[in-house]
Amino acid sequence: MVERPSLSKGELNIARILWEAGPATVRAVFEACPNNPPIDFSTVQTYLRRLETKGHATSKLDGRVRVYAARTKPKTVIRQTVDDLVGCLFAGDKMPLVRHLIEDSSISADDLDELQKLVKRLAQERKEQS
Amino acid sequence: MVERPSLSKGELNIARILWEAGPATVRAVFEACPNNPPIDFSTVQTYLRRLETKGHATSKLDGRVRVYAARTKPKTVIRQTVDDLVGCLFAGDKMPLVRHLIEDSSISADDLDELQKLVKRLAQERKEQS
DNA sequence: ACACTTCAAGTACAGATGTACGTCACACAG
DNA sequence: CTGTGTGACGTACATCTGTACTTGAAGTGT
Repeated sequence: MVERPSLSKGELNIARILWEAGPATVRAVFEACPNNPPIDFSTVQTYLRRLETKGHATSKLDGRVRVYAARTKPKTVIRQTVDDLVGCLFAGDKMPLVRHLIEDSSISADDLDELQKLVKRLAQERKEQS
Repeated sequence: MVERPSLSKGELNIARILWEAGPATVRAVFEACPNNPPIDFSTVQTYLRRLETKGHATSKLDGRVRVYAARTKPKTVIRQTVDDLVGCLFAGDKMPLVRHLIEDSSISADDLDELQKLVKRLAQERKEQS
């Protein structure tokens, strides 16, 4: 369980793209960036370098290009980041965030549907387990 | 709809305390801070000042002490902050966060129960509305 | 009236972050 | 073999953040 420094917004964006893409060159990540707002190639490069510095990615030169690969799993980083936010915003209690997401933020009918199934399934599993 | 700069983690913590406490002096906010890790009185002061600079709080001198009051509603800030995070972490799609919260992050039986009711109620409301 | 406490207000300052430029090496088109 | 594009790598730099000290005024106990 190595403690890794947490990621900033910009870094998270790049990390996410890297997770989605799998091992990728700077260019590949750069191309996968939405150009809204436009971002510079070398900015992406910097972010990837910092991700590596922070232990969240590795890289190796493949011929002339450097290929980056994620080193931490999305789940881990997501958990840490979300916990962090929940800490700041709700003093650590997750339920308010859940409520916000399904009540205040407009949720589509489909998503609500899926959610209902998910909750039902979880409740079922709980029952069986006890 | 004034665009206000988003808040950092430290600022969010203080903002939350200010929301909970209602108009409060620096000292009141300071006392309401968990002392883990310990934080300095003047650090709280600085955060409050920054909150005001960013337009999220107002203050006035009441005799010799300055009283701060939130100027933005929790809901607004929460929405913005969460949207922001969802943007970075899930490219704007909220459902993965919801799933994370109820699947990957351990949710208590009680909360699951409450959630189930909430979802049911929402689904019901939807039906009636259409 | 003097020491002590409490604040406001200004200032400080290192580290993180967002964003990018410059330089140099290599590779391919002509 | 020379110009043009691409990339690595180092560097830059303003701003934001976290954290706090300092100074000076104002109030309080004795």
